[in-house]
Amino acid sequence: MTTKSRPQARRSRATITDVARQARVSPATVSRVLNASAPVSEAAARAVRTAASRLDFRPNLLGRSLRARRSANIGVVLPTLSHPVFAECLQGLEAAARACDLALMVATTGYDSAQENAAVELLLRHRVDGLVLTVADAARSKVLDKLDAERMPYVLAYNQLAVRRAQGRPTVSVDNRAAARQMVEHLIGLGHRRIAMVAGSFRESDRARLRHRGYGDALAAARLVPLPPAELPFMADDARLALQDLLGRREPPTALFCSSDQLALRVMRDLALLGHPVPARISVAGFDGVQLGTLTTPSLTTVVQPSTQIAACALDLLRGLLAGEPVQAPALLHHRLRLGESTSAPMAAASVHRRAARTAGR
Amino acid sequence: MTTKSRPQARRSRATITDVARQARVSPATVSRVLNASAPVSEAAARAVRTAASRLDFRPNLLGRSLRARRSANIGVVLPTLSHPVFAECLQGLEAAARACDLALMVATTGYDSAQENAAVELLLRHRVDGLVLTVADAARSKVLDKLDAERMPYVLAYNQLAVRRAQGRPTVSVDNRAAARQMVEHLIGLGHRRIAMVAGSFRESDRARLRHRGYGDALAAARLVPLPPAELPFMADDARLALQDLLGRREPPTALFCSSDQLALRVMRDLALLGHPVPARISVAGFDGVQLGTLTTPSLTTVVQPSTQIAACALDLLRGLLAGEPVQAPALLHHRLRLGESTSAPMAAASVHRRAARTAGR
DNA sequence: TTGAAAGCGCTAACAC
DNA sequence: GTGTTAGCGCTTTCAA
Repeated sequence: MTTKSRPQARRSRATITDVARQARVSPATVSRVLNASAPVSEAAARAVRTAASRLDFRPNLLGRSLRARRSANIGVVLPTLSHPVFAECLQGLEAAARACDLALMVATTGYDSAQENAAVELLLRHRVDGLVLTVADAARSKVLDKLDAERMPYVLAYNQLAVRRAQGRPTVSVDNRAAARQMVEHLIGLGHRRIAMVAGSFRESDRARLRHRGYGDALAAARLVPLPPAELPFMADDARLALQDLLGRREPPTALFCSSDQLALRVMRDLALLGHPVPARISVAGFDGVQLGTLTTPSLTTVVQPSTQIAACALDLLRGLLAGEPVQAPALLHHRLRLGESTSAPMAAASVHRRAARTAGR
Repeated sequence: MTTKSRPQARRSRATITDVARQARVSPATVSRVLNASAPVSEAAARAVRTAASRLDFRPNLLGRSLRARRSANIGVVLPTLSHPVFAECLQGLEAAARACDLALMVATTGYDSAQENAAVELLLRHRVDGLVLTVADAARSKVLDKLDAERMPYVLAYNQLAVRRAQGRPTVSVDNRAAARQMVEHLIGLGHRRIAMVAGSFRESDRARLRHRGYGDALAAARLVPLPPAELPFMADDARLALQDLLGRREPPTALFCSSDQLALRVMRDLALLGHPVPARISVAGFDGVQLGTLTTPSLTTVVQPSTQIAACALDLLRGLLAGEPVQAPALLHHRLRLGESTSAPMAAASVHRRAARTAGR
């Protein structure tokens, strides 16, 4: 049937030229059909499509990208995937990206700015069209300065910049400060007066700092005194030392507000190990709203960030930038509190103390 | 200083030709220096390097990939990132990949074979050099057949194939059957006689089936009768119906072996909601060893899979394949049991029943 | 509506 | 050691 089909020696993949030959049109026409980039006669289009499917044609996106100067490939830079909130975000990005035929190239940085740089550099070499990233500290990020200088489109997820500093940097986040304030106000509403904050290194995360501000706002509004925060290094698995320090004080806190759910869950575990029941002896609240907070006992009281929505919105904004739309104002998405069993009124503490004392004499 | 530097109109990125011109050598020599692909005189090398750094040269990997027919880009296909075991795996892959300057393109499939196909197709269009993937069911995966047919290198992670069916498919996993057996033997050793398995849809996961076999092995060896398993759909958030069914039987199980940690954690939560204390009334064991299992109260008894090592090993094998090495035999990595507080002897149930009865009369 | 031709940035074969 | 040449697969003028 086929006229003089070549020996098909090593069965290499068909190219656009092969399809063109088979369809008896020019490569240009094939390209036009496949990309719908220009009107083509119905006859030619049909011929191209049958030829393409007969040959199992798979466009080589490297060729296209090189020529067209766009790769249909988005870079994603996140601190870590061990933290479920970022894993959820990536999951959301992937779904949104694949819905519009974009590929995702991912890199993680461990909250380290040198690695942020290396990660971005790798992605840029691969000529991603744009980036979605969460950096440790957006306000003083060298990486963002570089991207700005090169006019490389990007959107920040989770990072939130002060309006003055936003400077045309598109961000998608919740209002960290307001959300933190609301959570701490909830604790105050429960009757807590001595509330301490537990955070990863503040240097590591601008979000932790904003949340600390919100914590301060809530206390100030209630004329309460902030306690010195406990800082836990990012990778430390054991929070017990920091907690013992916190709880050994003369007037120990009755509630802990943690800057992330992961931290909060670790704190809850280590409090249990130290013999401090949650929430009876001490209340614990988190921030993120990861699904796993609903699986623990007690379940975690937390601020829910809409991660999937943050991801979808970030990708949307980025696509806008790629299409040449102007930079949008920072997007603030709605958070909500999820009240779990890890928080209660502090009065419970007293009664538990009594109960514990009674039981101790068994 | 510079001689006749061009007007730098739109400040487009420097290419290898620019570097060559500036260094007064040929593009080929620049390439040789940058890739160390052939010996070059010290003088020329120096000239190239200074020119490259002066021009802020960033190699365009699209050009290289197109020409060299390798993209330094690995595709990763996973069922979901909401399940921490896969997020951890991806984290491990990313670290290993970046250590050797490989980029990672990720896609998730939601355990759906149509999506597996779409994901792989996208990655192949981008001309990834190879793939690391976890498929729902390796033995009857169309995607793997396709990859085989096209001689596209890949390594399976977590999937485990029967030796007969392995057919030169490289896999990295634990011995799921033996591990499950060991866990169930542990439960039996604690004194449990009625042990049920809880799994995601068996159709969805070959691993779940292997683990069920191991469960059967342990029971058979102890001359115990397997109970009908409970199957929970992948996305269902509420296990209560299935659990009520399980526990409403005449002789309800005293221990549940779950096919994944995520499932186990949900089961534990829902048991709590149903008023069945774990482990006092019923023991629960999981499979995966995700870090979050250590954060719950009670902490989760589980089989720990070495996810980071699985990732590193998978990437290693894949690099071997890319280098032309022959396919390795399936790699079985060591698992270990992590004994948490979610399992105990069944006798505890009786005493708790009594205690509960006493307390009920307060 | 279509084809011819040029070239995106890079590397590999070959000559010197 | 080094430069010249050709071309990876694709898109995009430009002319017909």
